Amino acid sequence: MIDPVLLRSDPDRIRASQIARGEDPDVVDRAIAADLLRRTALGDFEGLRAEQNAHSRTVAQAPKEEKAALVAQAQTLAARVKAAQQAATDAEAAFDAIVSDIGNVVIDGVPAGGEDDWALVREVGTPRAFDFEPRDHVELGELTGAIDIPRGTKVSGSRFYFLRGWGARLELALMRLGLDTAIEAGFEPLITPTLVKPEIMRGTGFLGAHADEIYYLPADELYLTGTSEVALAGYHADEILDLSAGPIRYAGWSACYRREAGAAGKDNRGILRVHQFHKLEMFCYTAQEDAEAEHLRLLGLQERMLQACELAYRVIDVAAGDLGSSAARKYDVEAWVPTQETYRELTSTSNCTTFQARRLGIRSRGEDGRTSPVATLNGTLATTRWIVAILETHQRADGAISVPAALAPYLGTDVIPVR
RNA sequence: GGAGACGUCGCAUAGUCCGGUCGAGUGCACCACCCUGCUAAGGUGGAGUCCCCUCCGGGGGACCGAGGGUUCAAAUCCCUCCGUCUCCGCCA
Repeated sequence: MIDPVLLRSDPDRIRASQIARGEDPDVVDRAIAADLLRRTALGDFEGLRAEQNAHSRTVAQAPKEEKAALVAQAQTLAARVKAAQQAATDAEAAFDAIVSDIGNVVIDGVPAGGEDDWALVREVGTPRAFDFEPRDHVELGELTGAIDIPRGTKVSGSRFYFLRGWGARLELALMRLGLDTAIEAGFEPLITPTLVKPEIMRGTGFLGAHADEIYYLPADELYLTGTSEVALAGYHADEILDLSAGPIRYAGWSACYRREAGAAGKDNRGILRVHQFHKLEMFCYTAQEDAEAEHLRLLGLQERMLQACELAYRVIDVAAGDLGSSAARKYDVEAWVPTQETYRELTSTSNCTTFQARRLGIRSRGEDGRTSPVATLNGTLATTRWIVAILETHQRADGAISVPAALAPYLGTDVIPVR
């Protein structure tokens, strides 16, 4: 949720943000009108309620013989209060509905436009040149016995897979490398629930336009999370945090579930786009003024991981229209995937400023003793998808895989052999 | 799965049977000041969260697990849900 005060103090900023996102700027005017209506209705109700409370005290103290008359008066007043309360509740709901349509206010400098309008921040490393025809990760996964897609499909359907042998160990090695990187950087490990309640899912902003991406278990009214970000954001819901010692940082480790409903026919081959995978996710709660510095810090940790895996990559500043409703800025780190001859997203880091925290009721106390919403940030440190780039980048002519030096101790081998 | 008890202001509790004087008492912890040469003890006062209005002095509203209902009036009565605990049963 955006800051409702901003509607009155600086509506132009919200309009500009909406335009950058390619969304309707007029929603701002509708929100302002609804806000006015809401406050008027609230004022009416509260005035009447004050009257009723005062009258109620009179009734309570009145001698018996006067009570009947006073109660009769109170009855008509009660009816008016009830009507006014209903009007206020309705106006509040109308306001909420409109405001919840407004995406987070984009940070200055974020490129305007849609999916293809990202800005390049930097390219690091050189895509590997091959003196043989490189195999794709599906083929390499078969040769090494690391990935078993046919059986994944047999057991669970399309976009499912088994990681097996060195494949399973590679995923764990990646996660362990990521975890140690995170711990060293001051993150506390957290293994999170992957089923969450509707209010938590809604609070993180995932039940908006892309709600059809999420698995839902109606029998239990629970959602399967597509990222541990959901549980990590919900972890401190309705709490007042002490950030006096600096940001609170977690590294969440969980399975992630995605329906990929909008991706029919896209990335069908291999494990690039799957319904279930594992992810190590960084999540930070910071004071509002520290958020942008923290964001760059998360990006730096992600790049360190890519470098440790000896992958060529680029960093992009994702355009406003491709941010999702909660993010005010998002950087993707994309690794070169040789057989696709392009960069593919391996990590993503978002600064959600106070947008999530407002919905989830997460605040901190400032030096003046007042509470204000915190900023939340998240960023990937490792996922199953990295296996794609690692296998393809470090393959040998025979199909074996040279293991990057940083990963080898975790994996327990320098080479993943052909089976 | 069955039976029962409970959920109150940071923590612990009173209030609920018999609705109004209860947004709510007490203890501990907390903050400020006073006092005691230090410490301990004592005294006085303060303190929650959210929202609305403001001539920025303040005024008003909401919140007793959540949501409904009854009533002029609900922490208190009724219903639903959630959670915790105890006992029994069943299963990993």
